Amino acid sequence: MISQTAVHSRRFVAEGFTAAGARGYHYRVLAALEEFGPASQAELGRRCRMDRSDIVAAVTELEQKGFVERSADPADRRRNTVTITRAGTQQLQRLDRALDSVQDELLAPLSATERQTLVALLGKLIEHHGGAPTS
Amino acid sequence: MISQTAVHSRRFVAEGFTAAGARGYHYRVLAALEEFGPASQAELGRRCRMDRSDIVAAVTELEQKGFVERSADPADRRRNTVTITRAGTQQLQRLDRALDSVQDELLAPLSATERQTLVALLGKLIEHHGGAPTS
DNA sequence: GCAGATCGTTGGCGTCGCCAACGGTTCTGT
DNA sequence: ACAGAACCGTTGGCGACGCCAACGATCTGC
Repeated sequence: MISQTAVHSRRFVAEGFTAAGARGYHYRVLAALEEFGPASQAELGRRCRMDRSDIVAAVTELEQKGFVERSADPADRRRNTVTITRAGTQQLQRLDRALDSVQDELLAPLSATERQTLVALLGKLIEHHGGAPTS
Repeated sequence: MISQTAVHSRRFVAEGFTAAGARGYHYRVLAALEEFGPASQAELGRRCRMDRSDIVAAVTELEQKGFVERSADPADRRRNTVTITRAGTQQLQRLDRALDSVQDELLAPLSATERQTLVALLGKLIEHHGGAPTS
């Protein structure tokens, strides 16, 4: 059952994140900013498949930690342009490293080719169900 | 990323459950009761990998719906013996059917052999990380 | 008999995902 | 030009899930 592995995966990932003082939402926002550049909050919501209200909370927290900057968009006064800072990039790298080690731990019992197969299969599932290509 | 598929899986499963008027906790408890027979709540918690406090809530709800019965254990007055009822077994069958169709939908893009491979790989992961063999 | 473990229960915390409503802004059709 | 639709950020709320702390009652080992 996929749900079963999901549980373990979740647990491991959560561990890695909390160890780095962050949450899944933070990582997603930072990763989206790094990959696609500055964006409005609504745009971030679409990229991260997150609700607008959750984006507000995440961006606020990231802003308080200095990982992100909010600035009014002069071209459209409805929007806030969110930009990742230098510190934000560094934090993202930390989280990426944490995720890597977590992934190693999770996939420990699998050989390299098995991992490849698994990733391919899961990729197929995600793509078929309209998944966004996030890391 | 496993987390990605986890999200979709979760969503699908949740859909199927709420459509049947149940939650994941309910299913797990019913399945454990059907598979291993009546048990105390603490025992259920171990089987389902759930917290005792969550077992309390789940059993209470299942009891209100008539899917389960609480009875004092005469041999140990601390324990409540939880027993699945006829209606509970039927409900479990409904949930199983719902899960099956959900799984079909989720695994739609995969061939039969691919599904087999995926299940095998995930099984390896679960087993390695001390997973309990649930369904 | 007494200390420690176990059981059910209550209450709380945090993450994740979602929805409704608002006031402000921009875009659209006419 | 102007009304209505659509969009944006924000606030507040809800439910599912996972976990922890504490309590009183009960059972166990020594």
